[in-house]
Amino acid sequence: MTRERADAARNRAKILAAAADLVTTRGIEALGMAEVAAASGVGVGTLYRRFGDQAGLAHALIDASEREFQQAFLSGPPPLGPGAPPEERIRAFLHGLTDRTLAQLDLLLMAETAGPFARFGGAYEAYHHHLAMLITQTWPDLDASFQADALLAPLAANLVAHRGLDGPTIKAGLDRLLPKA
Amino acid sequence: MTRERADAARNRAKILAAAADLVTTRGIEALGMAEVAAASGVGVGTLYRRFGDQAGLAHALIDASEREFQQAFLSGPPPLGPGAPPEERIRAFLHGLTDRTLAQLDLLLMAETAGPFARFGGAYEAYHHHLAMLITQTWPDLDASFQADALLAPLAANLVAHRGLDGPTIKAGLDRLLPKA
DNA sequence: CACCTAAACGGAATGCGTTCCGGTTGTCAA
DNA sequence: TTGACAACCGGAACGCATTCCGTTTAGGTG
Repeated sequence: MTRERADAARNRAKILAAAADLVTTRGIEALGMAEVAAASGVGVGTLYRRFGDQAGLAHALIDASEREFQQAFLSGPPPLGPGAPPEERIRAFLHGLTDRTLAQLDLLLMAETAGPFARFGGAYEAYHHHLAMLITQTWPDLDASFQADALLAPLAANLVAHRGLDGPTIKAGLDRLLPKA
Repeated sequence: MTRERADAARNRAKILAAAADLVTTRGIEALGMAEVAAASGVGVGTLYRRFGDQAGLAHALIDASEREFQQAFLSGPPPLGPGAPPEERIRAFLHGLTDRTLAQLDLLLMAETAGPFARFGGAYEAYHHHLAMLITQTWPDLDASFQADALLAPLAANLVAHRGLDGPTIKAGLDRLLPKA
C-alpha cells in the first residue's frame, strides 16, 4: 500500500474542516453526505472513498479526542494509565469513557445508527481489548470478553440518549456492575 | 379511538402472512417494504399506516412469540413466573430472553437497526419494567432502572450477532453480572 | 522532459425507506 | 335505505445514503 496522494490528503482535510463546521453551526442533522460534499467543494464519491460511509465520517470527526483518550488509558498517568491497580484502572476507564460519551452524544448516535455493526469499529474494539485485559488481571476466572462487552453495553449512545442519563447516574450504576469478589 | 375497520384487519392479516412467508422462504433481506407490499397485494402506504415503519413490521412478526414469553414471565409457572424467589426469577428471565433472542436474531437485528431508538419499543420497556421490579425486590439499594438496562444491554442483537455468542456463553456471563450481595 | 498507470475525482444513476395526496369504502346515525 | 364522514387505500413522488463509471491527475520511470 502506497502513501496517500497529496490531493487526497488535501481533500480529507477540507472535508473534515467543512463537516466539523457544519456540525457546530447547524447541528448534527446538517451532516448529510451531499451537504458535506457541497460544503467541502468535492463530489460525494470522494467522501465515500475517504470515509467509507456516513458512520465512518462521524468516526473521523470524533477521532481527535478519541486518540487523546486512548493515549491516556494506554500510557498516561494513573489511575487511567498504567501504574494503578487494575480494578482502579477499570473504574477510571469507565468513568472517563462515560464523560467522553456524554460529550459527543450526537456524533456517536450517528456513528452507531448507520449500520448494525457500526459501533464495533476500531475504537470500540480498542476499548474492549483494554477492558478485557484489565478484567483478566483482576478476576482471572471470568469470561473477560463477555464482561467487557457487558460493561461497555450500557454506554451505548442510543440507550444513554433515550433514558437521558447523566454522568453520576451512569458512573454509580457501572460501579455496581463490577464483580464483588 | 374506534375499532379497527374490517378491511384494515383483513389487510393486516394478509400482510403479516405474506411477510412471514417471505422471511422463511427467502430470508430477512427479502423484507423490503415494496417487496412485502407487492406480495400482500396492498400499497406501501398501507404498510406504513399499519406498522409505522420497517422496524414496526419486524416487531409485529416477532409479536406472537413475544406475547407468549411475556405471558410466561408475568403469570406462568415458576421460576419464570410468580412464586419463585426474585433472584431466581431474574436468572430464569435472563436465560429465557437469551433463548428468544438467539432464536429470532435476524428479525431483531432489523428491528434494532431501523432507528436509533427502535430497540426501545413496547417489548423492551416491558422487559425493563419487569426486571427492574425484580431487582428492587432483591437489592433495594440499587438503581434498579440502570441495572435493568445494564443486564439487558448485552443481549442487544447487534452485539450478539457480531461476537457470534451462543446461549451458554451469554447465560454464564449474565449470571456473573448479577450483584453478589 | 514525455510517458504511463494507479489512484482520485465528480456527479449522474440507483435503490430503498418514507411521505403525500386524491380517490375509495366501511360504518353509523338519521 | 341513504347520506356523510372518518378511516383506509394505492402508488406516485421524495429524500437521502450509496454505488458506478467515464474522466482527470499525481507522481514515479526511462
